Amino acid sequence: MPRYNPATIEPKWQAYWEKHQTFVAPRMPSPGTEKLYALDMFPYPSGDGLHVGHPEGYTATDIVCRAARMQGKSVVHPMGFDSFGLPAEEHAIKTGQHPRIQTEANIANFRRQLKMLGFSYDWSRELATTDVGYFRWTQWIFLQIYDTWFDAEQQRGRPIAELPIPDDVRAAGEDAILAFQDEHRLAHQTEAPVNWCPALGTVLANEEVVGGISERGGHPVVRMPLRQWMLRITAYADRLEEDLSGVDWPEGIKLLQRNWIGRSTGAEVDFYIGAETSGATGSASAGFEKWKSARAKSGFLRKTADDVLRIYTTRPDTLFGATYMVIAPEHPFVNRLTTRDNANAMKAYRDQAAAKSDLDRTELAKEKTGVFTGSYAINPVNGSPVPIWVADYVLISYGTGAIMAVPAHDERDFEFAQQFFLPITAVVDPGDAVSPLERGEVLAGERCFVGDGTAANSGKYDGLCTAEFKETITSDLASQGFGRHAVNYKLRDWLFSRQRFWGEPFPILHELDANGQPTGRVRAVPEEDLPVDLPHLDDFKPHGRPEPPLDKAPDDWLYPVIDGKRYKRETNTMPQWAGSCWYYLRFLDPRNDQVAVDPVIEKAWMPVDLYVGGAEHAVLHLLYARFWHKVLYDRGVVSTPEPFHKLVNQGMILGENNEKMSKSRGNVINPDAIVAEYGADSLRLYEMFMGPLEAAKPWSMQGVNGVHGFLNRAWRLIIDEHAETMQTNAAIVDRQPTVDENRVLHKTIQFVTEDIRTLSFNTAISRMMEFTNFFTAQTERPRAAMESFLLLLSPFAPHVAEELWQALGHDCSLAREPWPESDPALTKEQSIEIAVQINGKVRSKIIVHADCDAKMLEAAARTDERMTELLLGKTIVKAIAVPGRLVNFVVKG
RNA sequence: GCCGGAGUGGCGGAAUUGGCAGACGCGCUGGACUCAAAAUCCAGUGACCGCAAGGUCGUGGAGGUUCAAGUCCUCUCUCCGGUACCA
Repeated sequence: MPRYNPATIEPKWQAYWEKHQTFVAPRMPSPGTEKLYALDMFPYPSGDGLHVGHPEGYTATDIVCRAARMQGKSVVHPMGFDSFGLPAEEHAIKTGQHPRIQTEANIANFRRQLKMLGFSYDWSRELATTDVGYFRWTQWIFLQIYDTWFDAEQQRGRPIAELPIPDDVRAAGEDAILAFQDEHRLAHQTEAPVNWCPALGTVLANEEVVGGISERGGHPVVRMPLRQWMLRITAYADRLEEDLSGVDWPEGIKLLQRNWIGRSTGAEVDFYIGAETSGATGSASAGFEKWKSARAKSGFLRKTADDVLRIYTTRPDTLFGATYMVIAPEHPFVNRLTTRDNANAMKAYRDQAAAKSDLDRTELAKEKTGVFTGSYAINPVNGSPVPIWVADYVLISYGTGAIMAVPAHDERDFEFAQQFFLPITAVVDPGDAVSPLERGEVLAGERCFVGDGTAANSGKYDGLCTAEFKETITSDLASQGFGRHAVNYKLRDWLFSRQRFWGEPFPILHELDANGQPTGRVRAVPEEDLPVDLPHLDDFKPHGRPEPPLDKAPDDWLYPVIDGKRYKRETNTMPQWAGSCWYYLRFLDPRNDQVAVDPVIEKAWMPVDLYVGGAEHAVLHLLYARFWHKVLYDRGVVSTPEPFHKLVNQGMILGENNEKMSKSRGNVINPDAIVAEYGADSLRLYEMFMGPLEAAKPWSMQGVNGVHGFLNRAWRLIIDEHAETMQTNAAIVDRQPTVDENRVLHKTIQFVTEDIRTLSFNTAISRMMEFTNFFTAQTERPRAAMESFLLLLSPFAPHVAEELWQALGHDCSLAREPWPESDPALTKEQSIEIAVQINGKVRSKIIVHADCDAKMLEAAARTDERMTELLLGKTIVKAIAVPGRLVNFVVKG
């Protein structure tokens, strides 16, 4: 009995496609064709296998690709694996087995599942970030970044060899030059805190630390500085922000990225604190006068000096309202500014702050805390002394790590001032922006006002509006050498090293002296020596020191000798983000062992035309990848300033009860089980039918059953289920479609084509259901109409479409059949039904010719039997006739 | 708190961007087929009033603009996602 049986036809067609290499993409787009690069965010191959969320985006791009091939486009549609990651390393620590073994087993499982779903990937391009042949080029790109400095004037990255060396540096000798260059590289080293857990003998990621103790085992964790690699993504902040305007991304995601970059403009201002030895205010006023005249000559200093506290503010117009200052607990001036009586309290406070993670510092700190240093700074605009406090609501990592506090016009400062009874001086008059009562409170320092207004208590500036004041005072400060216009970003430089084994090794060598100590000189591994593979380890257990696990690599790996010099390899590894920053480029030329990607191929296929993935990567992955891409663009490796032209975020698939799917809730749907019961076509179709791609939507088993029923109906439309052998339904006839049949067919073609273009797959499927409903009711179904329908169905449910296509007598795949074209002449209705309203309420319907104009429409409505009845004795005030839509009579009486 | 997104039948969701609200699917009800069930097919299915013809209400809530509002404006409530003292 030839019933619809996905379990037999799906493997059959998957084997067919593989054997005939149906979906292998050309090396270059075929001449004269449009190119389409459709990309899925490649998965991390976890041990749990594919989640139902994965096939959602994957099916969407697959539909687009399959349709595009039939429309004659050159399509590249690859898949791979983002396979570095912590779980494999943890498994390795537990079992002693190399993480590669588990990683490859997981990849094999993912590959099986992906193939089971019938995606039209070009599997010959498959790659994994853990492939040595791949990360060789990840390392190569790192070296490009390492070899680049950012020319702020030209706003672009340039080779380090082109970095101008100032004369004083040049005079200081070669080491000074090298140090100067290293300081300017986009990849540079710094000391940054890590979460060191002595009990586990390893460094933990932020997610692994909860409330100061390790998530695993519950051991204490301390934050300690360690040498790390940073990537200067902040140098590209402006370009990363500006270039968002040119890409076709959801506005929400663009906004998310803009906020993440968080550009703000304001001023840096120096507050005089006196030379280190002179201490607090006593003799300071004399020093202040001296300093003022010195600054008048020198102007604002490029780098901050020891005799001033440099602050950043977005509100230089509130300078007269600064009643205290705050520096971060980690600020280098804390000790020198703390007077003896405050020393104990200060030490306790700093220790406490150091023990807190960034998270604790914000989330738990409902109440503001801080300690007075005992010292004062002098406000450059009026010479008055301002007390300096230390408080952890000021972050060392933003701006200068120091602020002037203006409690009258900043919520946080206001809160702090109330807590510690500090004076509050209003310097912005809100005017009528608030109620008169509130205005009085603001001016009395009893209420905080952060908006714009008019300057008050600000000397000669009184009366200026906020915007004017900002501008005026910033230039005044600049001319006196007290301040300058400044820009800041929330975006931080990218901490690029991890203390892990299972990641890309850095292609960096540290020079050693005769005693085996690092000289501080660093060199890149020569390009021809790439890749730097991971070394053999006997086991993966932590060695108990904060240094990365690679520190216990064998000497022949760890200590290479080049030109007679002994080096120690960099033992940090790259974070998981690294591999996903450029995989879209490698997919275009995955086996090239001469270059990362052939520039001719790159130019032909880039940018990615459609990039689909989860919104969880809306910020970091996309920002990091864009950053790398821009560096590669500046260095001439790629030809486009942006990698991803159109971006779509698929919505989350929730459990049946509208909650997140999770193991602990026990509501996880396994794609293997769905395929076993209903087949891959039903899974694909259901995930597309659930609702709009971008929306979050709950899973429904009955819904899966529903689309499965549709595929069954489509099957019976064409196949005689009751026959002994596979044969077409007797209703299939070889004749021209009638006008009605053609109208249904061509409307279906029109809507499905348009819906695929706009990624409205749910409505496309509805249209195909309407088609089957119509033809199921027909006892004659023209073969040509059925064939067109199968072509429309094939991107969504490719296996069953192929099988039915074959049943209709075709002996090869429909994957390259021309996409059906809708003929507008055939979609036209002869006559249409028009609603006739009285005062906006439908009172009758009339049948008119389809291209009846407004006048004729109104006339037809007036003469309608029911209308004449209803309009009797009423006055028509106005008649509105909209051709093709409705007629509305506005009546009185 | 701030920033996004969304609220439409019993459920998932459609609605030429201002023009007949509820396409399509699920579920439900009735019928056909069957000894029976499943499957399948046919019909119905927003609520309320009515024997019916027909009418009234109806897109989270309250106002407004308009001949006409799910769609535009103002206020407001709820849910989801992101973010967290960025000076």
